[in-house]
Formats: sequence, C-alpha cells, structure tokens
Amino acid sequence: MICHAETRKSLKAGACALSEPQFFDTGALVAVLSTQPLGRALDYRAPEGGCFAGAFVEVPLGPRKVIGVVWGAGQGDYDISKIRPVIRVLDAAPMRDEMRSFLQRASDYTLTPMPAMLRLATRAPGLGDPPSMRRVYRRGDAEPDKMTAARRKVLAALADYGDLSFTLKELAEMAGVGASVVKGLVAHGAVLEEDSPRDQPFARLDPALPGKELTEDQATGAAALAEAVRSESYGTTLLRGVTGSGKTEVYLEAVAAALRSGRQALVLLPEIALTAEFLTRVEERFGARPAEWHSGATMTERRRIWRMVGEGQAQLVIGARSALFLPYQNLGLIVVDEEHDTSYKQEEGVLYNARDMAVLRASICGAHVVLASATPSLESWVNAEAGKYRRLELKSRYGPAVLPQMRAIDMRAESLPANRWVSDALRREVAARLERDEQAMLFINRRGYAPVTLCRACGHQIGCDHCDARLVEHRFLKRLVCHQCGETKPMPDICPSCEVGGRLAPVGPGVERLGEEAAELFPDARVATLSSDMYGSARALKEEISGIAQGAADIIIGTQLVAKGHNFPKLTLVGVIDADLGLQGSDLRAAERTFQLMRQVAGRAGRAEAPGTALLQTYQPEHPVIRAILAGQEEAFWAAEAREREAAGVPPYGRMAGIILSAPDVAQVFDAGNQLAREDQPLRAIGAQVFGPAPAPIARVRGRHRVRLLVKAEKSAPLQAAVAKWVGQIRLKGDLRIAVDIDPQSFY
DNA sequence: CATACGTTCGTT
DNA sequence: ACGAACGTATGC
Repeated sequence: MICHAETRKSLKAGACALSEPQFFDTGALVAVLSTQPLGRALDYRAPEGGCFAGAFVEVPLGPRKVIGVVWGAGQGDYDISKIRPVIRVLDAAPMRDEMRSFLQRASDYTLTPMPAMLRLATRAPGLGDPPSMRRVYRRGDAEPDKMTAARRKVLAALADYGDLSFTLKELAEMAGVGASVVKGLVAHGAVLEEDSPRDQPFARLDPALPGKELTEDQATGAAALAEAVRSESYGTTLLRGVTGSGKTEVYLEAVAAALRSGRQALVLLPEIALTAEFLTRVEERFGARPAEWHSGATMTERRRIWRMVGEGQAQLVIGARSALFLPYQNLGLIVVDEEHDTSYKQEEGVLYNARDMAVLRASICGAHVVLASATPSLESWVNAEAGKYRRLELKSRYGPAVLPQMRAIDMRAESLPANRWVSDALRREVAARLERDEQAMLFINRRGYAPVTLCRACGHQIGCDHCDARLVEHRFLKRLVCHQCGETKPMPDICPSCEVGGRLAPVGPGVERLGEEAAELFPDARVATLSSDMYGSARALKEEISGIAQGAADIIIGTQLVAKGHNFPKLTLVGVIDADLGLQGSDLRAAERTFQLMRQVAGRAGRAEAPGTALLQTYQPEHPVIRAILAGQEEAFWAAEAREREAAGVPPYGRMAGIILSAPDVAQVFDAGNQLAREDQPLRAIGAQVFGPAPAPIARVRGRHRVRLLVKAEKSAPLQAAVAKWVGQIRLKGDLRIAVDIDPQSFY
C-alpha cells in the first residue's frame, strides 16, 4: 500500500502542477526519456523554436529515430560535443507535469525502469504521425448549373442534416446515388470536399438525466461521494455493499458529480466480460456511451481514445487496469470496482497493482478514489479501519431479495461413484429448482475438461514441454492446453511415455466435465457451460451470458467468470463443487481469496423476488474459513485474518518483495539466487530478511527456469531503496533476468 | 531494442 | 589466416 507520508508529499506535487510548464530555448540541454530500455533519460539540444517540458519529440538514437518525452533540463553529465539536437516536436498534447510525476513515483514504488513506465503511458499507435484525416463532404454555397434528379437527392439528403459532413460512401448511400454524382456537385462548388480529423470526440454525457430511483441507503451514499468529488482534493472511500445492494448506481452518482464540475472520470473494471451489462447502465444514466479501453480494442479505437482523453474530449473512460495510464487532462474521480479482484495485479512485464496505482495517481492530481467491493481486500479493510480511507456501507439489498442462505455439504459423508462430483444433496436441490422453473448454478473454479491426463498403463501424467505444469484436457477444443504458457497440442491416442494406446484417462473435474455430468443427471434440463475459452470472442460470451440471464438455460455451469457481477434474475441456487480448492497450499492469501470467492459466487443466487440458497460441498466443514463464510460473519473474519497477518508481520502489517530470477540454464539461476542470498548486506541494513532461493511456484515457464527469493521487512522500512541496491549487485550476464515484485500477491 | 564491436572457436 | 557465431557494450 501507499503510505500516508507519501500521500502528503504528493498533494504538494499536485499543487505545483498548476504552474506553467518549463520552456527550453533553442539549443538548451534537455533530458529526453524514450521507451528504449536504456534505464534513464538522455541529453539532447532543444530544437529550433524551443520546446516545453513534457513535449513529445523525435530524437536520434544511434542510427535510428525514436520517440520520447522532454523530461526536464539536461543532466549535463555527458560529453557536450556528442550531444545531438531533437529532430522535431510531435503534434500531440504534451505530457502534463502531473503525469510525469505519477510515472516517476510509480517507477520508484514498483522498481520499474522509467522507459518501461513510459511505454505503459504511450500505448497508442501513430503518436508520431499527424492526426489521421479523412475526406468529408458537406453543402456548399453554390448551385449546380444543371439540376438532375440524382443531384437533387444528394442536396436533399444534405439539407436533412443541416451542416453535418459525411464521407463519400455515406453520402452516396444516403442519397441512393453513385459516388460520381457527388463528385460532379463538388466540381460545381455545390458540395464542399474537405479533410477532417478521423478521431472524433466522444458524445457528451449528460449528468442531468434522471438516474434510477435510489433507496434511502443508496441516496445517502451517493450524496457523500458526490460531496467528496466536489471537494476536488484527494481522498479514498471504501464503498462496501453486498452483491445486489446497488453499488454501481451509487458510484455512478459520483461520476455524475465529476462530470458536473467539468472533470473527467475513470471506472476500472476487472473483467472485460463485465462491460456489456455495465455499459448499458452507463448509457441509461448519461445518455451516451463512454470510452472503452481494454486489451481487445483495435488500433484505431486506441488512438482515438488516447487522443480524445488527452484533449478532454472523453469525459468518462471505462477500462481495464492500463486505462490508469491514459493522459487525462483533468481527472476528478477514479472508481476501482471489485477492488479485491486479483486481476488488478499485473503479473507479467511491469508488475503493479492497479488499485494501489489508482490511489497514487489520484493523490497526485487531487482526485477522489472509490474502492467498491462486497468483499474488500484485507489491505483496504485495514486502511479503512485505520481511518486512512473513508468507509461507506450499503446495507440493504436492492429490492425485496435477501442474502442467500448458506449451508455446507459434508462430502466425507457422501459416497459418490468414481468420476461423479455432484452430491445427492446438491442433486436434489437442483431438481427442486428445475421443477419450480428457477435456475441453478454449479460452480467449479477449474477450466477445461480434466486437470490431469493419466496413462493407466504406466502412470505417466502428461505435462507441458516448456513448463512444470500438467496439461489440461479441453474436450471442447479437442486439445491439451498448458494454463501456464498457453501452448496446446492435440489429444494423443497413445501415451507419450510408454506408447501404449487407449489407456489415457481424464482425472478430476473441470467445468466442461461438470457440464457433462449435469447433462446426464438432468437429461431434460437445458445446461449451459460458461467458460471463456468456449467462445470465439468476448462479444460472443457476453451475448451468451445475457441470453442465459433471460432464461435461455436451466442449469449454468461456470468458473470464476460467473462469480463476477453478472445478474441472473431467475437464479435461486448456487452449488459450489469444491469449496476447499483455494484453501490448499500455504499461500497467505488463501483464506482471504476463498472467502471472497465463495461470498461472490453465493451472491449470484436470489437477486430478484425468489430467495436464494448457496450450498458448499466441502471436505473440511469445520475449517475456520468455511465456518466464517457459512456464518456470514464478515467483520469477524477480517478481524481474525488481520490479527494473524499482524502476528506474522506480513502484509498489510509488514512489507514484502518477491524476486524472480530466470534463465534457460538451471544451474545459472540457482547460482545467481544463492549469490543474492549471500550478499544481503543492503537488506540487513534495513532489518529485512531474505528467504530462498527456492524454485518459483511454477519452476519452469516457456523453457526458462525460475527461482524465487522473498524479502520481508517492517512496514516502515525503506524497502525499495534497499532492494534496488541489493539486486543491483548482481551482473546480468547471458540470458539471466531479474524481476522484482513489490507487494507480491502470492508468496509461498 | 537495434546495432557495433570484440572475443572465441572452427575451418581452410 | 580468416570469418562465422556468440557475447557484451552502447546509444546523448
């Protein structure tokens, strides 16, 4: 977490962002940061006409030309005769002071090199190009010398739309004539041909439109958030509300408050799949669609969003975590929905937690943060308890529905036949729902058909060639898939080890296999299996989900995916096949995760009129986590979990850093790991301890061997500086790579 | 990252 | 003796 002292400092940084950016006269030394992996900025001479700090520029680098940002005055530590001039200043809005300090602070916090940070902030194509133009046509003053029927149609079509312009194709189609007719009118000046920027501003959102009717509880919460946004200063609110309590309506009022005061808003969501339903709600509330930023966006969409956000022509962005790095002009609110969601932690490349970075960014630009969740992360819960975050609770469930009733099914008392996972008790409950024409959901947190493929002749389990992971059979894809590196291969007929045919058997359940079992148990029911890899696109999946929500299936079989925010009005029963799954292993967050996941899944049941039931199949019904879930004692669970973490000195009461060394050669990684473990003076100097090296949780990924070291320090210790110094001692020879993960999510 | 330059090792 | 192949330093 970002500590309080840092927050104070940043408020000052925010204040100085109001001053004019620094200007550099022609020939002055400037430091230019590029996205090349140099680790720092290089000095250049300011171009003809000078430039401002923050300007996007093109500079020579060796034999190449690269794009960079004028970071500030030159460092002057390089042979003055070798310094080359900036080639040109690009036609893009300069990077604001505030954005530069955000990237710098994020870099310091996560120990990410600045060029990599800059890369995150410039993930839009065509930065160096002039704005892309297209040819458009509108009505001119002149009249054509000869009026024909076709020409009249074109002019009539234009008259219908006032002074708007259209592309050639659009106009010709509207008028029902050929393109040559339009061209003919252009020759006479009756139609004007001009170039206009291809990237159009986003439609204005109207905060004055009537929102949904709010309950008293919601209205109070909405008013408090709107007030916080209006203060135009940094603050964080933890918005807690059980599933179905209408958190979205409440924070959309905070968005409305930001829009009213002319500031931009950002809503971060963990899953793309969530956005279809969400966007509809935004459109209903504000009358237009916001900008959508996610990995699936096309180059054109990205460029438009990046430019429009920078010009203040996109008021609201709905996006995945990288939307945090868009060049907002005037950001007044960041909402992090489902703030506990683990997908906010980027686990590859630049390692950062979008929830923490949202707080950092907001503290720099004086924006308000809303962390929304039914089951907050322990970090946020502790920050709220400590008074660092304001706390807002939505108690009543929206409408007549109440929280689902939760019960455990003790699997030790069940005697299921082989390859069956649905207990008798659960089967009877599902059958009862089917009779009443209600929906039931069976939840299993495992993709694919079976997690293990075993050879009954020799006992071999089929593994990935490049990773220390077993291949998962995906019957739908008719392939074996490595969930680690994504490699797939066709399902073999013979065992790759002993070459005996016909003895390969699937072991254990995955979502596809559970779907098969459900179809056998309930032959008359419509069973829908929801797994992300079964649909060609996010769009197809969204459509499937909304169809199911409207009643296109009786039994829903799903993974993680269905736990997150979808609304199934007819759903009254959720059965969790393996509630213990997340409790295995020694991950410190296992309890927290299982608790969150189970509560979220259970929250799917009984949202509308009919009350819901959640049944957890478990082999350890007496486990404290399972008992806390069943009892619905959330506060007690968090308090107990917080006490345990405090006693162990682990996050959020202590600080941790993970170091992953990787190389194709096993001996090399272990040597490097041992060397680091020995040379731990920089860490001892701050009273921190090193554990390891140990093989990383997945010891081999994509043909690279990985070892992991863990650093544990006191909460107040200057962890980053010490780790940077420590890791800096090691020379990166060969293909050895070091990744530092500050505040790792999982630690063994 | 792309490229330049120096080292080592293999071949002729 | 020469050049391919690899490893390491450099960029302002």
